Amino acid sequence: MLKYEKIAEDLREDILRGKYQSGEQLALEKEMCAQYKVSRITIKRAVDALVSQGLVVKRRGSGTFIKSLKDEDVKELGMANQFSGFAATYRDRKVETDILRFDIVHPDEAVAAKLQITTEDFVYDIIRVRKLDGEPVVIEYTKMPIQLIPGIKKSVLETSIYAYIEKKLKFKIQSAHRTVKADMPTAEEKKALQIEGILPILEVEQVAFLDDGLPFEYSVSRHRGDRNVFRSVSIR
Amino acid sequence: MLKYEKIAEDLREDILRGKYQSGEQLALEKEMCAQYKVSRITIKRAVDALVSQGLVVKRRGSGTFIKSLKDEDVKELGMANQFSGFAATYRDRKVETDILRFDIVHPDEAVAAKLQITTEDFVYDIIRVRKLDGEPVVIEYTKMPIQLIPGIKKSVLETSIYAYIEKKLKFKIQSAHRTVKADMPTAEEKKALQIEGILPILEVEQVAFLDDGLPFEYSVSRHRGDRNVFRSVSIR
DNA sequence: GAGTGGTCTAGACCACCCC
DNA sequence: GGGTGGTCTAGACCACTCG
Repeated sequence: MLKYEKIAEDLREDILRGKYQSGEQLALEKEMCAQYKVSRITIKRAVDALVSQGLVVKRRGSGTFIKSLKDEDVKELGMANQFSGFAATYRDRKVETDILRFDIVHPDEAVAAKLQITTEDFVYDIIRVRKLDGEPVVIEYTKMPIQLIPGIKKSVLETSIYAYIEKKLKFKIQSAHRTVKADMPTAEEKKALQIEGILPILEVEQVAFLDDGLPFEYSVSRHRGDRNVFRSVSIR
Repeated sequence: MLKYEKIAEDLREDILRGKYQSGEQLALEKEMCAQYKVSRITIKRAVDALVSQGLVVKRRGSGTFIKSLKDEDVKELGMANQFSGFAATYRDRKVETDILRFDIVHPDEAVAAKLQITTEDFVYDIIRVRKLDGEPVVIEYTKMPIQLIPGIKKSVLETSIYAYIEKKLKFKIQSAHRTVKADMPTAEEKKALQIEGILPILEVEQVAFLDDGLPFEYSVSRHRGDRNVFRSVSIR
């Protein structure tokens, strides 16, 4: 592990363990330099990581201070703005997957454009329902170019496509661009998500990229509005 | 303007102007050092800014490459993960504000906890409907501690609270922690937002912080589901 | 092996805060 | 005036990619 990563993790654990009060001042950068025996820039990188996680604020001329947060917000913060698949996000709960569709088709113009391929290429066309502890929470529509991500099988869909891409194909996932909106479920979705009466959908449309800059997935995840939220922290 | 900011802006404009193709390689860091006459770390900071905006990817051993994005995604990206008030976000359109409530009250336990004050303190209790080009798009419920943000008047609510805080009070806004979810409008909200029939709400709950780490605003913005989306880019 | 970006150093100067 | 974090430098070594 890199020095600045290690230091950032140490500090983060101290904060989450409640070592500091709301608004309390952290050790000075100079002090941390001595404590960890590293240069000031390395300390700065570590503390900047905490700033972008929303845990602390820096004040030039004064020092670095713990942000005044409710505990529940603090605990969720590690996940905000993060990138991970469904299975990884809920790895402490019972996750089941129903595969409603698994075909190979040509993409339409819009999807082809987002995946930077042509309508002549082939993509997987996947529809899955994800359940937590037996309750359906989200229906995911996924399209991936087969030329980029070969060898997807039913067993992969039942667990995690991301784990397959990173562990089997040895690719690295770099980022995801997301658009979130509210919508109403279709009749089919109401059935698949076991929705009775009127309940809205939280839709997350996503284009995901490998670390070579190529888009490898276009997906639309439509979540039951009563069982999901989307978190983010923005700085500055 | 700082050197790395200036360089990042230059590069960003080049990309948005279409100087590069999807996947094309940028100048090497060493070349940029010579071109801008700065050190390599300064170049690195500038290029890292583009990475966090989702515009490029870096590959150790190879170079830096333009990400393969659809144009509309690229153009929206500057706004994603950014922090600004309603008026600033839509400054090229006609913005109107209806003030439905403007009182001073004691906060309940939940709000007091989020604002790090007690239920004995006072907060502004504000409800506003925002309109774009005459059409209502969002109803905002705002609570702010009067001890931290004094002197709010009706005229401030009609334009921008954030502009008042930054320009009149000379405070700096540091960050916002947000939770997004889908919901259905209440009967009052349907009336205020001129919703007929069944239309969901995109709710953004937010705690905003000043640069001294103190929370100064708790707000819930409930947007018409057909007129708003929420964007984000997550890296790694 | 040549070349890329990643990390880290030791030190300088600056803008800002508080006493 | 003394001390804080912010920016920037010049240079070193490392991990990785590619021919």
